[in-house]
Amino acid sequence: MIVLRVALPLPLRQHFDYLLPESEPVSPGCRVLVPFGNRELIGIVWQLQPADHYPAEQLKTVLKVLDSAPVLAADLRQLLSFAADYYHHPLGEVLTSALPALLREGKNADPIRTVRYQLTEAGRALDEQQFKRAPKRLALWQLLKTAPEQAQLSGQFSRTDLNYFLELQYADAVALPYGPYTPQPETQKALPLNPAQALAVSRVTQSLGQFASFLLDGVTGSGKTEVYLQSISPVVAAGGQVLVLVPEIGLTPQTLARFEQRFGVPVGVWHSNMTDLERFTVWQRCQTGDLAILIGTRSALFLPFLTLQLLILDEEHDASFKQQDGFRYHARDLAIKRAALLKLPVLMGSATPSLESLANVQAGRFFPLPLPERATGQAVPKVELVDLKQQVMQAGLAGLTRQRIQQSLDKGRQVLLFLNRRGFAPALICHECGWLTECQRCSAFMTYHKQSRQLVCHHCGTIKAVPRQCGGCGSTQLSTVGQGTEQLEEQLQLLFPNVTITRLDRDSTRRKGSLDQALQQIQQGEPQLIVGTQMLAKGHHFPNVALAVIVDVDGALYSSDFRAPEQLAQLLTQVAGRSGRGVEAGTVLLQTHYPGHALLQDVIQNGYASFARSALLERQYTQLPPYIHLALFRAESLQLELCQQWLQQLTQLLGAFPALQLLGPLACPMERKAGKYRWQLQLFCKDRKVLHQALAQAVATVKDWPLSRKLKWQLDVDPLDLS
DNA sequence: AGCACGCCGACT
DNA sequence: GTCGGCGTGCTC
Repeated sequence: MIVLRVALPLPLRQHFDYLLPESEPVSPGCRVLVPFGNRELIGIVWQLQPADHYPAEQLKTVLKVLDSAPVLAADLRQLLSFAADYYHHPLGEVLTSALPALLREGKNADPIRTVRYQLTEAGRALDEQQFKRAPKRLALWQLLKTAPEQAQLSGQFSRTDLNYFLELQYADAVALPYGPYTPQPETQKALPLNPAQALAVSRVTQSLGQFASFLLDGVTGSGKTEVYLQSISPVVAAGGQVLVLVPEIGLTPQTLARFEQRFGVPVGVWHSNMTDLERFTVWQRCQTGDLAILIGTRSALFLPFLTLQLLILDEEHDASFKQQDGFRYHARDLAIKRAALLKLPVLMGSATPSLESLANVQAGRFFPLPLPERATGQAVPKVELVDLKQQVMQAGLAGLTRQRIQQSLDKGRQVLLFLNRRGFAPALICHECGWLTECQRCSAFMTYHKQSRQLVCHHCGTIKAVPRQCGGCGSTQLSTVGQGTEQLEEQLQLLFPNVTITRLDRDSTRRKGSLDQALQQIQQGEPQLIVGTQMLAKGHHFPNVALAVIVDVDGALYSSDFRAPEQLAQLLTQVAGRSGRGVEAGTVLLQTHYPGHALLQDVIQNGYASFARSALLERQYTQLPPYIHLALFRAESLQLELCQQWLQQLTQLLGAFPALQLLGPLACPMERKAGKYRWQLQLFCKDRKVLHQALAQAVATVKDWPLSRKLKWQLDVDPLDLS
């Protein structure tokens, strides 16, 4: 009998050992079904014959070996094991987060035979004339003729068209196993590169086959995408695989189409809206080498690849690369680790690099690849401040702003209005007594949504009917406070009655396909106003936008979060990049009550790079990340005292590490969320090793405290926001 | 996490 | 008299 150490999908920081009959071969990374208490679990074989295992006579026996080959190959196991240590998260949960749901549930992982289609003799003998009035059939026929390996039933053509060929025996269904894709000659000409782009491409491609980290630092329109494409080119020409990580809302159908058209090799996507079966199929196509390029969000980092040779991370500064619950990993940092383990280059790009990455450049860990110019040679957008003090406001806009909007519309251009607050108004207030619509379960106000006639808490999801009377004094004089996108849209329509207004936020794009529809309408270029939140600032190309307005920058100017200035500077620069991509230079208007604010002045006059330099110096003086390492423990409970008591005990425990600076226990910026109190303890340390020793010991101790079961606690290593 | 065991309060 | 509340312990 062999002893196996098995990682189980449990939030427990311990391993479990099992017996395996010698007759059943198994290797690390395979799934096994094991008895656990009075239930059965699917676990991952982590180690054969561990040196110190549980008393042999108390070991149970594996019920079933589910795989003949590992579902987690050695390179991924190494990455995940590193991640579990670094983020101090239970290994079993880390491993399961890297497997598609169907494999977690025990589905057979053997490469399924996939049905593809090919033309018969008769089918090949057809000619174009035949399809004169059937362009879709023609397209399918041509696809079957030239690239049958792409002709799977995807969105590209309909089942009916395919059936036409099958029924007349012009085509056969062939069962083929997935396997490495066939490299294709590039179908589109590469664009000519400017010297900076050319240097970037050659640096990256010369590093293929070895570990190197590159920071591609270029303003919007400087041609980052072309650098990505030309760096990918030699890899897919030689049959290698490329992983492209993008932020959550940066993955558009256009991105996918661009890659597919350029290389003519199989490109897959990976994001949170896919079904379990879609994900499983992509997982297999990656593993077997069937996909050449995979474009995906955060968790695509854990996909298995046969011959991964290049890793690209676009918009590396984007916060959506950090998982915000459960296993709180940062995909950028783990991407670098994966590249190091596999000895391949990682190319990170951004117009507004994170201060972390810039510090890594300073320290010589990242190689900088600056792209100084706009590749198209067009002018850099002009950024102007609009002083709101003593202005007559309409629709939340100053006179000058309204005037500029009208001018742009008159010229037949589009105007983008950015307001990072959805709903009609962030609260309702009683005119008589000042009572506000507070959420009963959160330390937050409930947002008034006019269209749906609801009060919605954006933090816990509580929905209430809009009250007719004040909850304090019974007055019916309720009015709105502040402005959200819904209100901005309504008021703009009054100011500009004949203009189309498109609103892009979570509410207006909730229905499937409505986002694409709105984007398409914008692409057509008709003059219009585009109102939106976050999603406006990221990734989309709006060729006819000449003016962008940031309706309210003041909220971010005096935030207590030390990262707020960085995020604001990134937002300003990103929004600026959305305007004036066409023929003429665009303009960005920032509405503020503090036009003299140093941060605004610096970003506007000297650009993001200059801001970043001074922000880094400030972080150095004030001893904040990236010059010091940060971790935080958070405690959540219905009872405030439990949170405080638990964190107090933790503070005492961590007192044994004099190199740590502790801040807290203190209330989280949002002290109550969904009915629970939330408190935290922040840990700062110059020496990452010491910090991790302390974290490891704290976690090991805390897990046995009786108090720990009475509340929810979590550890966030390298937290991005302290909320 | 999930599940069993166990010991106290209000009900068919 | 039971049903079920959730505190506590355990899972190789």
